[in-house]
Parts: sequence; structure tokens; C-alpha cells
Amino acid sequence: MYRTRYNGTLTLADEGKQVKLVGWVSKKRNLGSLLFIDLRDRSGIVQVTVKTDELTVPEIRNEFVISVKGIVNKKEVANPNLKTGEVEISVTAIEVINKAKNPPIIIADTTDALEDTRLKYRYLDLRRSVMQEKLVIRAKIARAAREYLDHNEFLEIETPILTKSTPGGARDYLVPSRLHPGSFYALPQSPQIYKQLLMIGGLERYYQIARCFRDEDLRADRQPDFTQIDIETSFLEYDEFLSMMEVLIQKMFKDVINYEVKLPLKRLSYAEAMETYGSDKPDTRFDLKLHNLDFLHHGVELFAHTPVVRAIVIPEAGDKMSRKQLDELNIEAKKFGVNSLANLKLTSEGLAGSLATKLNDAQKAQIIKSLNLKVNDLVLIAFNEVKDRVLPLLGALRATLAKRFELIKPNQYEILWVEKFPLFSYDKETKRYASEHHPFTMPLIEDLELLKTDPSKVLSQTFDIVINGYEAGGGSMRIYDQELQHRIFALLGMSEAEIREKFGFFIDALEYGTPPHGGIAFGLDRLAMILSGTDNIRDVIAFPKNLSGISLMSEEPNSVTQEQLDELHIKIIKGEDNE
RNA sequence: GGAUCAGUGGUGUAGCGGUUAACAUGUCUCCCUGUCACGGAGAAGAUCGAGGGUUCGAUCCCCUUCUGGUCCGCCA
Repeated sequence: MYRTRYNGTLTLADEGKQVKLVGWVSKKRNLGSLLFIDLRDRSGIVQVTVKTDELTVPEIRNEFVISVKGIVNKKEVANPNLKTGEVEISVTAIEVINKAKNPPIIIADTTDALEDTRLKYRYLDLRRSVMQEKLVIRAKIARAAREYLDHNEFLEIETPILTKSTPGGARDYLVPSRLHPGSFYALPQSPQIYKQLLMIGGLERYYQIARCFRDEDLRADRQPDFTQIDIETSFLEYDEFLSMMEVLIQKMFKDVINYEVKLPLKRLSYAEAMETYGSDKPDTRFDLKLHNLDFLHHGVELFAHTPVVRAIVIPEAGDKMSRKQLDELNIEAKKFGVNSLANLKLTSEGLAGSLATKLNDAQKAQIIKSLNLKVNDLVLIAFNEVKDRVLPLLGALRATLAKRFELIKPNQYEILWVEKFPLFSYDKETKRYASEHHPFTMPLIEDLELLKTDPSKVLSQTFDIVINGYEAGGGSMRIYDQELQHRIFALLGMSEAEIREKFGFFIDALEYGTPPHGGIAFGLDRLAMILSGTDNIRDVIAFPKNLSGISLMSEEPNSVTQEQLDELHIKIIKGEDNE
């Protein structure tokens, strides 16, 4: 037997007990004939004390795996920084199980190594307790989900990883078929069609902790393969389903971080979210709402060509931003297609700032009243012909400014549903409608008539769960009527032949008594980020890829042998790997 | 595809035309019986990401390139 106890669990209650421990040498302090070793395993660290004049001690260095036998003793002076700080192990036998090279990074809670170094030596980085804690949180979220869903008669069912490529949406990762040269499997972007087929198959309640793949560019919160808690149900009405999912969210927060989520969750329509927060995933931990100043379009020269004039008010920030800092915000504005921002601040002498000289007294008074300004408030004003530029810009600004002015309290969680997204977006280039969510999304019943007259106005039975400004999940009620499904495909500009080619089996399936159904997918990675308080998705994935989609540790993707390519009937025509 | 920031001992940083390339930490050797960020003495360790240019002289300025971070496009 390697061990009788876990290091981090030892307390004063164990005083006098004989224990056998294993672990890694986290730190040693050699005082000559007295040697202290911080011995680390997954549970934590305990100090072991070796009298080197009474015991022959093998060579011991950092990160060696060692085994000790000894007695749990009370320490003269406790170390309050350690869970086990009240005890130490007086060693009677010590043995090296395995040696270790000097690690390239410091293995401690605070390491000074940069992330790319840590990623290269991920297996060492994972020894740090702060990293392990994040994976513990991730596992606890999955466990909470399984417990809740199992308890509510959901079945955990696996769906294929080698699936059919269906164009539209994200790029697929393709897998060449050896048995069928020239044909490809696609890795699933989500198990969407399969889970709907499971509903048609009469399984009624399904879930899966599903790996999904999207061949798109990465971000701090986006990986090419990621995990969703994927859920689908039959015979639940919209509100019933959302309520059931709210309780799941509540349980996750309770089980993982012991935080009480108050139900029911707030709901905001997509349109309200955009108008009020400039985002479809608003961070509602702080205010900074958007204000409508469209009335300035008439009467202010600067806004003569821009009917959309919107503002955010940052309280007590009038003296906190220099002219230079305000100018820098214009860089942000340009990203959103807005040329520049105007600003105002209310001083004791009245309105000042870039816009002040362009306003008459009546307009100034109207602004002060309309925005309810107080002295030293800062107003940032975005203006453009198009709402779709102004609102997202101010949405982005409110997020960055909230961070800059520290308007966000730590350990605060604001959870809400954003619902009723438009069913379609209109692509001006191709002059076609595209599904905002996916083509199986149910429109709002009251908007069905609009499908004939103005499809762009049709809203859908969709919902996103938004937590602290992150989209932590999204779903919809699905179309179960094949007639309606055909109308949607037609609106998307798909011919019968195209429909047959892409979704034929699914269209067929719809005709055999499809139950009303709907579902959601929660982003497990995102949830883990939120609950472990990191804004880096790589922190909550054991072996993540960097922004170029490369694993710095195992160095995939890599080239393969000519034999492998030949077998797959694949010829590389461009690139260095061609030989 | 685009924008932007950063590459200097193992690790993290400083230096920004002429330096013996500095500091911290880690590593190694010796001393130390109460340390817990142990302490003390000493040592080793860097072709300043790569290539080119400007210059009497480049870690420093310019160009190219590679690598990494962040963002935009993209992500039904």
C-alpha cells in the first residue's frame, strides 16, 4: 500500500497516528540536521520533518516523488497559511519513488511563467492547485447536471462523432473516409439533428455531455473543440422547459460554489437587450444603460445625417478621463463602423466636452433632463445612420468602461434569459435570408402570418442563458410540423433537391408523428469559466489549444505520412508538407 | 483575412544607439535544529526570436519573417 492518508486531510485530530504518505516534493527547507519537506498530493500539502542526523536520507529534490512513514505531531507554531498547518509528520522512514528533472516552471499557486510556457509543460502546470481547482469545478458542474437530469428522467445518450457535413453555420472539421474515397465525415458542430431524432424516436428526455467541433478562428473564450451539456425534451411548453432549466442552473451554482440563485430568472427580449444594453448577452451586473438621444438628429448639425444618436452616462467620471483617453475610444468606435464619439460632461458651469459648442441652450437643457445628469457625469454619444453599428459599439464600451471604473463587484452573478431572437437575418450580398439560430427553430406563433409578408420581422421561440455577459447556453423550441418546416426551407432559398440532399432523412422523419419538442445546450467550458472566475477558456480545459489552434505541448496538428495520405486518396497540392 | 501589443540567462522582468547586459526567482556547492516566501556565504547560467538594412558602433532605429497574447471579421 502506497499511502494510508491524503496529505491535505491531516489535522490535529490525527495527532499521534502513524501514517504513510506519498507525493511530490513541493519545497524543501534544509536546516542542516533538520530537513523540512512540503509534500504535495492532489488533496494539498503537509509538512514532513526529517532529522537527517538520525536517518539516512536519500537525495531529494523538487518534484521528486517520495514516500514517507511517520507520526502526526502537533506543531509548536502553526502555519496559518496551510490547511494542515497545525500538524507536521515526524518521519521515521523516507524513500524516493521516482526522480524528476528540474521543472521549467515554478509549481506553486502563483507561478510567474507566461501562459505559452505553461501550456508547453501543461502536465506540470496541472500540478498547481489553482489549476486543479478549476478542473474540480468543471467536474462538479457536470456532476450537478447529471444528478439533476437523471433525477428528472432524462436519458444520457451518445450520438455519433463521425457525422454528415451540413453546410451553413460554422465550418466543419472533415474526416476523410478510407472506404469511400472522396467522401468525408464531419465532426459534429452540435448533436442538433440527432437529439431531435431522439425526440422523434420517442425518448422524450435526452441529455449528453457532448463534445462539439467548429473549425473557426479562436478567441480567449473559444476553442475548436468544446463541450456542451446538450438537452432535448418533448411535450414541454416553452415556460415549463425554461423553468426546468432554471432549476438546473440553480443547482449548479448551489452545488459548485454554494451560491443561491433566485428564481424565476429575469427575461429580456432580444430587442430590449439591444436597445437597453447594446448586446444580446448583456452584463447586467452594472447599469450604464443606453439612452436614446435620437431627437438631436433634428436641430444639431453634427447629427444631420445620423438619425441614430445614443448615449451612455458614466457617473462621476467627468474628471477621470483625459482628452487622450477619450480620443482612444474612437479607435474602438471605428471597429464598429462608427467614425467618432462625441462626449459631454456636466460641470458646475454647465455642459462641457466635444459636443457642447454644437448645442444651443434648449438642447443642452433637454439632454441634462433626459439623461438626468449630475455634476461630473460623463456622457459618451455614438451616432450613425445605422442602429446596428451604434448599439453594439455602446454595448462594447459599457463593458470596457465598467471594467475600467471597477463597477463590477466580485463574486456577483447576474443570470437572465434573452429570448425572442429574430428568426432570420438578411444577407444583403446573397439577397437571401439565413437562419439566426438554425433552420428547425420554431417561430413565435403570433408571428406566423409575418412569414408571408415580412420574414425579417418574424421572431422565434429562442432563448439564451446569459451570465455576467457570457452566453452560457442557448436553445429553442423546434418546428414539428413538416409543412412549416418546408416553408422555412423555401424562405431560406433552398430548392427541394437541396433540402433532400442535406436534410432528406430528417424531413422524412418529421412526417412520422413528431412530438412538440425543444432543447438547449449549455456551454460547459463557459460555465466552468464563470464559476471559477477566469476569463480564459484554456484555464478550464485540461489540454487546450492556443489561438492558432495548436497544442503547444503535443504539437498537433501535424503532417502525416505519405502512406496514410495514399490510403485516404488524398493529395496535398499546396504547402510545405508536399514531398 | 485584418488590427494591435509583446519576444532579453531555466522562469519572469529592467535596460531603448556606446553597459562587464541589470534585478528577482529558480538551479548548483558549502554552513545552519524549528523553518514554513527559511537564513548566510559562494558559483554557474544570455550567440538580447531569426534574417537583412541604417550607423564608426544596434538588445535599442528601420524593413522582412517567425512565435505568442488580445480584438475585429468568422463562430446557424
